[in-house]
Amino acid sequence: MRTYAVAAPEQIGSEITVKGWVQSRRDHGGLIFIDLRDHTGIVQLVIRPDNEEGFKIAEELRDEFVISATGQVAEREDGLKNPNIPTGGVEIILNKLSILNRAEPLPIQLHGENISSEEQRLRYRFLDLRRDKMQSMLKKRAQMYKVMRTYMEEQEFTEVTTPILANSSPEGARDFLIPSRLQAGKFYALPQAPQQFKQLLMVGGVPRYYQLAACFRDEDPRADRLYGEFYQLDLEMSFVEDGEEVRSLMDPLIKNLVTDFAGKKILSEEVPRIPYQEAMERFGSDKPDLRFGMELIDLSEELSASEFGVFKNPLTSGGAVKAIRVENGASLSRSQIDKFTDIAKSEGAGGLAYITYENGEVKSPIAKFLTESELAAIQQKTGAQDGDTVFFGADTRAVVNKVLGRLRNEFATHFELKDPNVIALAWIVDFPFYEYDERAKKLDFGHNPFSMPKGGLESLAAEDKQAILADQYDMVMNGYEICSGGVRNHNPEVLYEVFGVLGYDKQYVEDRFGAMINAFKFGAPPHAGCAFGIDRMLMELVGESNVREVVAFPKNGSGVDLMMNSPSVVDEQQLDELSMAIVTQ
RNA sequence: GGACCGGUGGAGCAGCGGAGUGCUCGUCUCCCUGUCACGGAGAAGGUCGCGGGUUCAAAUCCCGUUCGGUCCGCCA
Repeated sequence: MRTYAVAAPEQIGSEITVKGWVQSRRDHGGLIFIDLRDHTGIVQLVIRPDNEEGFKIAEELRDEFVISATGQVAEREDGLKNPNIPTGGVEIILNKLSILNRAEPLPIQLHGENISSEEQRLRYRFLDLRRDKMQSMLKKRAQMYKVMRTYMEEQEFTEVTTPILANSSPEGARDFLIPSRLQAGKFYALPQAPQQFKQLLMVGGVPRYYQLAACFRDEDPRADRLYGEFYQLDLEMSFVEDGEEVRSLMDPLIKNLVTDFAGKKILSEEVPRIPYQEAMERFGSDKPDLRFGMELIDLSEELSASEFGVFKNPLTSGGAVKAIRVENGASLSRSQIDKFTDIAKSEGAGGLAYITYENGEVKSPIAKFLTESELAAIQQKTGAQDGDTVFFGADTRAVVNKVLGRLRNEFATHFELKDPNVIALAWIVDFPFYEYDERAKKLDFGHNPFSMPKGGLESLAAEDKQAILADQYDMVMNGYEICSGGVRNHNPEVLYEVFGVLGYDKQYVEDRFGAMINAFKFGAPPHAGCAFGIDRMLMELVGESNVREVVAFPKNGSGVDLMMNSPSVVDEQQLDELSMAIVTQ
């Protein structure tokens, strides 16, 4: 019978068999120690020369050989115990040792400090996964699935699996296309999300649906965004007309994941609801990190009469001047401020004006352009103290918010205000239904055209289309968007009008969303839902800064699986069957 | 599609115009009966990503290219 490493101390005096990998071998000439590792831990094996056959085998062992070892569990003598490992009080004196499989010298180092590059680790992921950290990540992920499933079942949600071979959707991200063999010339698409299916489930009479759903998007990745495929906790509830019902139902699960599952401190038990507009004004972002303050302060009124061109020009053309107070900002060096200036410029600012308060003096390149009363108003409204620096943004309101929002994050990182043991949650609500697309110079959907405009059909008649709100909400965790949802538009009439505002006719809507519109004609209940990004949430909960660290087999930044060498070329014959040919440019 | 950073024995890093490319880990041979990142003696292993240029001289500077990473665009 096989025994696990972790169980060895309980087996003192008896003969046991352990199987696993050689973590290290220490050959003393007349005595060999082997650290054997299995999924439960490490245990020390001892083999002496009087066991001639076993000793010979032990001399052959190398790192990561797979072995089976049988012997007596013995308590170590005082002074020989190793307090650094759980089984350090015992060792197994071997009677029998056999090699189950050999291992070549490793292409990556599994233990110790020299962790290989991510490229090597992905190429040899099957080795990388043997590391403790990766093992516990896999377990953690499985645990998280269990917590989520348990909660959803308790709340009487039914898990339904929706198709992976789905349809291309014209809105949103780039699709992965699958050529059809039986329907030559036509394509399936992998679902970007089960959005339409879950809404059809509502029409199908499922009161509450959920799924740990695979989603596919062919968009360029980031550190917090996987290439190709990712998982969502996807859910939808029928007979819900107010998004608050969804939000308050999901709060306990997410809070539980933060505290019980991840063992972190939650910033506030009450998860704040922040309207989009307010989030943009206070934090310069629709996904604010609430672990720190440094809110944006509007000085447009105080500086409305300023003759300083940098402030005057935006203010006279409808823009804004806002500021951010950085405590202890006086400690920033000139070159550090230059770095922040570059960041501000990269977000569209012309420069970065600032005032530093130090030793009772005002030190600033711009102070000479401001009046006494303006300076006083700035200090008064920002609450700046000695040692602080106030940074300014002056431009259109949108640019100011974007620039200062980015800087707020950068300052928090610089001054180490992002406590890794704290998780701050928030719901951002009331997204604008339509937004003006500066580049296309036209009105477009802000988020999702299938959510319900707040106020229904009448609201769409509003003069100012940009003031129309969507019943749509995102959950934010420490500055990451981890959930997006909304009350859906289940009314064909309203749906036509939502597109009509942008100049699309009935035919356009029916051509693209015919299946859903058709279903909605036959008694669709009002419904609402949302979807949580599992990978990103797990990343933040375990304190990783790269989402690939919480996935077993991720693709790299170029969409390549370095281990499996996918994507790859296919046979001519396979292409023929699909009525396809590769045309090289 | 764009910007920036990186590629040096099997792995991780140093060297950044001039002597023999150096260190740690690993590998191989030998020694060692209480180690636990064992120790000791020795050895092998490098087109310095690739191509071109500048120079008396290039791992080092320049240009191009490729691969990897971060960010912007993109991600309803």
